[in-house]
Amino acid sequence: MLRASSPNNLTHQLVHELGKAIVQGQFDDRFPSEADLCERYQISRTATREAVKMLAAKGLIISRPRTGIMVQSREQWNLFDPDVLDWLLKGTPSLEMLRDFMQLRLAIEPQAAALAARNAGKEELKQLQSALKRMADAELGLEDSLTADIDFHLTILKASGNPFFMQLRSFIETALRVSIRFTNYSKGVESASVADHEQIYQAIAAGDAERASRLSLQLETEALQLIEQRLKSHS
Amino acid sequence: MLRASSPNNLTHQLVHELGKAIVQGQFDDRFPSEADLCERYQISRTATREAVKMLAAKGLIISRPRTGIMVQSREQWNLFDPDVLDWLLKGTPSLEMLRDFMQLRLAIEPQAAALAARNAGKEELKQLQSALKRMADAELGLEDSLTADIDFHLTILKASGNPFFMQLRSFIETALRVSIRFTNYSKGVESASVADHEQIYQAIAAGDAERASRLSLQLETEALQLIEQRLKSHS
DNA sequence: TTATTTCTAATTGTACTATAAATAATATAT
DNA sequence: ATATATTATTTATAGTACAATTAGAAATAA
Repeated sequence: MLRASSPNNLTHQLVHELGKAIVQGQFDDRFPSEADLCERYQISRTATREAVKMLAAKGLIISRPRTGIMVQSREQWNLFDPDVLDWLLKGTPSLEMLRDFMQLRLAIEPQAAALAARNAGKEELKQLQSALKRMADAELGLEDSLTADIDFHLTILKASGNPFFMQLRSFIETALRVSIRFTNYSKGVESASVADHEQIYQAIAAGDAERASRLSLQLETEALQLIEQRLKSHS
Repeated sequence: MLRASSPNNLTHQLVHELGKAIVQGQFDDRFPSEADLCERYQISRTATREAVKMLAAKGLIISRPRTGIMVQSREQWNLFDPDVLDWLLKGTPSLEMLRDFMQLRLAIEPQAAALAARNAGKEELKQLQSALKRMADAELGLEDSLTADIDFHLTILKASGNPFFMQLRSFIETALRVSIRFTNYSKGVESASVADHEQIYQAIAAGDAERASRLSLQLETEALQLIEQRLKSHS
């Protein structure tokens, strides 16, 4: 039973409630009707229908007269929708999913770094420096390591100057947040990582697209290989 | 004034109407209120609100009590939503946008090809062959060249076995559809293209990830360079 | 004046009712 | 069996009423 609280109104609450349940596979493929949802959550049909429409807009469900509401096949889900990603993350992401995340990062980030080397402005270079500093500080326990790491990668996307790359920031952020559940950011790994990130920054600042791309590829490849090794040993 | 027609009901019609208008920048940043929309389109508040919720779910607008409805900044738009891409395409896509599309394809497709070389099943290899054949037939005017081309690229995404890559199919499809407005698929270009695609298929079928990736990268790089040349000469 | 608080009005949020439209499933007729 | 009509279920649309939120105006206090 839901209660209103702005700006998370009833509709939004229901969207999140149902969205999470859907991506976690709590409905095999059948779905309650509007009437059932009203009953179950004790809210009006108005609010219910609006939530249903929002989930339909994200590709999670489809509703038709007489047929009712159905969960769409996974291929229809807008996986790059920040909410959908968030719901996927809130489940217990598998190592397989982390690999899938990493494979896409491996495609995106080297190219983004190359573009950043060509397009980054002074402001973005400053932001990259700031993120690096915070990563270094994190080793001393003064800062949040994950947040700084995320900022570094997101700033590269931003610096690419390409709106489609920028749009992937929530994807990259989610991928990094998933990562931390599997890697434990040990001191040694972190310092190596800061040095690696520093090098990428240098390449971008120097406008060396090829080098920025290569270093980024290297960083991501290592992370991916670690995951694939673990996947192998687990199977 | 809108009239109902299933399955494109009033709500969906209004979503498309407004969505298109928004991405084309027809509202500087202010937006009509619910009441205004009801008035303008002569439909009930129920249908109007549902449309507003769907557009909000796609990140295009945000609505708050008293403030009303505002167009979100471009960064908030879910650019990988098939509808949003479609609306962007229905406007007059600029050469700059095509470049942005191509830059992302350049990141995605070589990696997808590499994964496909490792993961493609018999079914997908067959589909790739079929698409190739249709591309060849298209040279004789027997088939639609664009559709076959699109199918080839989408099948590679599918064969990658990675749901995030698969999810990008509407993006790739849109990018290819935009391309055709700028390249005129001359006979000579087409045959070269079929041969290039054939080579990529061979690499994937042979399980040679490195080669598939390299060939794909080459194909896309050439296309991108063509666009960047034209951008330069136009400026 | 300037800052703080209170009030007001505009806009979305929620609930409820009533009816229309779409359509899957069933029954009927040929 | 095959086509056709009926029925019942579910969403779609409209309309009304009122609640909740909140930006901006007005009043008040310092």
